[in-house]
Amino acid sequence: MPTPEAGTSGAPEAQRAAGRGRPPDPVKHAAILDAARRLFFSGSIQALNMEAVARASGVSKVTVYSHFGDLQGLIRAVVLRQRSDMTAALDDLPSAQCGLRQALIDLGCALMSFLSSDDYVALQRMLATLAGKETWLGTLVYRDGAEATRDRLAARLVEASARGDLRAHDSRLAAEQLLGMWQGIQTTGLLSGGCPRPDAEELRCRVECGVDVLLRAYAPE
Amino acid sequence: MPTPEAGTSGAPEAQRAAGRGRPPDPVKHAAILDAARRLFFSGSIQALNMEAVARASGVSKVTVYSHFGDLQGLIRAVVLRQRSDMTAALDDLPSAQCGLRQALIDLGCALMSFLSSDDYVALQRMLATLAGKETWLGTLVYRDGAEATRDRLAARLVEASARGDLRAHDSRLAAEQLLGMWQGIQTTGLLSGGCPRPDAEELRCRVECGVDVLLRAYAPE
DNA sequence: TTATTACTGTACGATAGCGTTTAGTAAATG
DNA sequence: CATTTACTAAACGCTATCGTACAGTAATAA
Repeated sequence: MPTPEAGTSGAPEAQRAAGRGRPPDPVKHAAILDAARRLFFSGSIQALNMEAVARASGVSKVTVYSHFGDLQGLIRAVVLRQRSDMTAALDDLPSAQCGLRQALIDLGCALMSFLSSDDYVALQRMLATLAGKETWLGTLVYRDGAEATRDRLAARLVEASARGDLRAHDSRLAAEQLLGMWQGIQTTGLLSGGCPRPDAEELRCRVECGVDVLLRAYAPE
Repeated sequence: MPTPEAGTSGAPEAQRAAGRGRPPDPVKHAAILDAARRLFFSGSIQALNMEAVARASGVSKVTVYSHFGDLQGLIRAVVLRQRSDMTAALDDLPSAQCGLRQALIDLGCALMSFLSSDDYVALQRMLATLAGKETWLGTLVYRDGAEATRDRLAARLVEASARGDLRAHDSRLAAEQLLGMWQGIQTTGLLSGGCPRPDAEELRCRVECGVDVLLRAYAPE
């Protein structure tokens, strides 16, 4: 299973070396992808089918096929696009430096509001649904999402540790613990539809308490 | 949305007041449910369809319909059965009393090995897939699963707090933090197929480190 | 202009799955 | 016995969706 280019919004077809005839219309390409994304995230994966996509994007069905090959290719493209949006959002996480505690809290709040968003939840549901069929998609998103976030957080903890704000510790583990405390059982609940989306207040509280537990547990001796 | 009896393996049909004619065969009922469960957990939800269930359980398709009404009813029955298995497993969690730390570790190990099991992961995937269609299923499993576990764990923390082993704290929050630390980003990874199933060693380490962080953070002053 | 490619709209073939029907057999009660 | 209900096997109708074919139009390069 080669992760094909592991790249951008992905036009597996429609890249005819920019040669002779009429060039493919990038506007249509985007319209299809957008419509697919909308349908994809507007409920179940059932909602995403070729005819509906064609209708919603104001494009002929044949065009959809010629741009994305088949349904699987379209789904792949949607997931990859969502993944790149996601990594972009994670890159935009705040990196203020006004004290370790506040920095962690800011980061946690931004992250948790992202993790509670409908888009993220929908993406996770899709991956859960696709797991077993297109494993590499899940792997990809997991690496660029959860693992990358953990490692980025871990890097901050290492810095803090070097500054003497924290005792020596396994920072990847600690980062994961912090992420876990922030999420608690909420991610599970959101995913299965068992619990409602928390408000900002609730999130802030979770984040602060998690940070405080971590800081106390890893406080320099 | 009345959660119908919220009960056992559920025979919505096939309960004709035990009257006149030939009685329904409970063996077939169980066979259908088992086959459905097998198919349900052997990959995607796609694998669970009426014809396959009938074939796999060695029963006529009509019998499946007469026992479970329709496909939705069958899915419901399977999820409810899995839920009752799950709550049973959670009831069997160890409750040894040889010190708070060891008790938490034992509980954590048992719980994590359950949360990493194929059955649990498959169930979560199903709920994620069904979310938006049969919300109440997700709610049910979430209440009896995650929330119940959190509350049970919280009860132990309250006891420990009363004994003076921990400082005063919000025990539900603390329980959730501990659960979160145990899981880290692993549950996410397992669900999306992004990370492999961890071995017992790995789990034990996670559990112990989580317990230690919690005990240190909430240590009596 | 001509060749080439993109796009449209409609229609088609194929498959899969749901749920029902029918005709007949099997097991229970009165 | 007769009646009632459960079960089987095969077939049917229905709908949804995938993916393709065809005939025609639009845009671009040589």
